[in-house]
Amino acid sequence: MSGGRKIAFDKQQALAAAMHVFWKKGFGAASLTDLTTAMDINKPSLYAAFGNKESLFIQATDYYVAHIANAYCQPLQQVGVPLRERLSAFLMSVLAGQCDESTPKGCYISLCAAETEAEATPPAARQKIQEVSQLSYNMLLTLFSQDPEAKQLKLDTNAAENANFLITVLHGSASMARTGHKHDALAPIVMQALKGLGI
Amino acid sequence: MSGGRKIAFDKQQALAAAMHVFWKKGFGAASLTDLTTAMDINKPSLYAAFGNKESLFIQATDYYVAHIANAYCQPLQQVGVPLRERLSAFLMSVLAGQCDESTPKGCYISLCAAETEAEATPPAARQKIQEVSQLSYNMLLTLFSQDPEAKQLKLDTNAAENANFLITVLHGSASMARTGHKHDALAPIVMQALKGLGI
DNA sequence: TCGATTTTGTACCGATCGGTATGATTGATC
DNA sequence: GATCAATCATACCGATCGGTACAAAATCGA
Repeated sequence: MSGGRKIAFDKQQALAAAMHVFWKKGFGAASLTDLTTAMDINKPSLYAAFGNKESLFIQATDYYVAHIANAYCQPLQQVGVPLRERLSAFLMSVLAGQCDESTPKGCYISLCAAETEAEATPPAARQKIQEVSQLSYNMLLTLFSQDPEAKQLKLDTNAAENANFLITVLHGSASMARTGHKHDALAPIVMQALKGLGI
Repeated sequence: MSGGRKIAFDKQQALAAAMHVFWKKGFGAASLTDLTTAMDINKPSLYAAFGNKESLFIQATDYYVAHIANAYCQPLQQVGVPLRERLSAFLMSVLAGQCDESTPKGCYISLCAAETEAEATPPAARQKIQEVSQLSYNMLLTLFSQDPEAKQLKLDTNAAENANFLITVLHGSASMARTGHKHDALAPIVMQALKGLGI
């Protein structure tokens, strides 16, 4: 209730900085020194505001979904736009994020999910990544199985397979972007994926 | 020259064990405890036989190329087999390796390459991974640009793009396999990639 | 201005990291 | 069987890991 020293940093800003660190290094390789340096706070402040490293990771992941991944999906929601253009805009939107020079290369989720299998990630963090991974799949699955134009193109008969195919290509482009491949080189490759769908 | 105590372990066998650890954890997350336990030797023996962790990693990576990756490429070399079947067999061969229950899930190279960008990997190890990554690309590039049947199918005009497209899909399937997707679910997805090539 | 309360910076905790010094142990040669 | 060389197991090194105790600093209500 009553007074006390005021917090000297913006929590959302600190969370964004933590997200960038996890995006670049994954969970395990991101040290508290990396995090506190990027967030420009001390360890006690970090623990008071975010709990511990695992809890910070979960909050940073939610921040990523809300501020980064969510924006990728906007092109899919647009009404009155042909399916092919919506999918194409979606793919290019994700690719742009993977290759953006102002953020770490590749995909936050793809990187942290791969790390999960090394058995060094604590369970709650693992579950969060798994849960977030499902989001994009579910969205594409719903699209392929319910969108009228998708039904018309018979994309609903193999909805799960089509969704997983796009997800796979995007994981692939994330891996390529991570290792230095440029946006201009990857764009035609990602577009070839639509040919794989038959559209 | 003259006598001395005989080495009590098989170097190739130990190297195979080390490869499995790096395949599962990557370079940074593989601790010396992980390595010595899997290799069933002590730290001094490891350092006497392989130098240090980085040198061991380079030798384990060479072992992976010689014993695992090389086998993936055999289907491409077969003469008298249609290009589409050679490529299909190659893709399925890689996928089988990514999903093999007796080895870590995913792709050794893809995992370690992603880790490289976190700036925690020492330079020689990074260079080795980069060098090995080139191998599969160069092989596919040569195939698309020089194989008579590829030329006939006009795949040589976009040889680099076609090679990178397959590499991208394989990185994607590696990521999917890593996170638990099964071989039977991924097989049709990888096969869709051939449709992306137009064959 | 005076407590009461909260955040801050520093210094520290046990555990683990990659890597090594040191003897005991082994085996081949003479 | 004595000697010598190489490998073995143990115990240790400084540095860093995630996490915390503690006191100084800062802000409130009174």
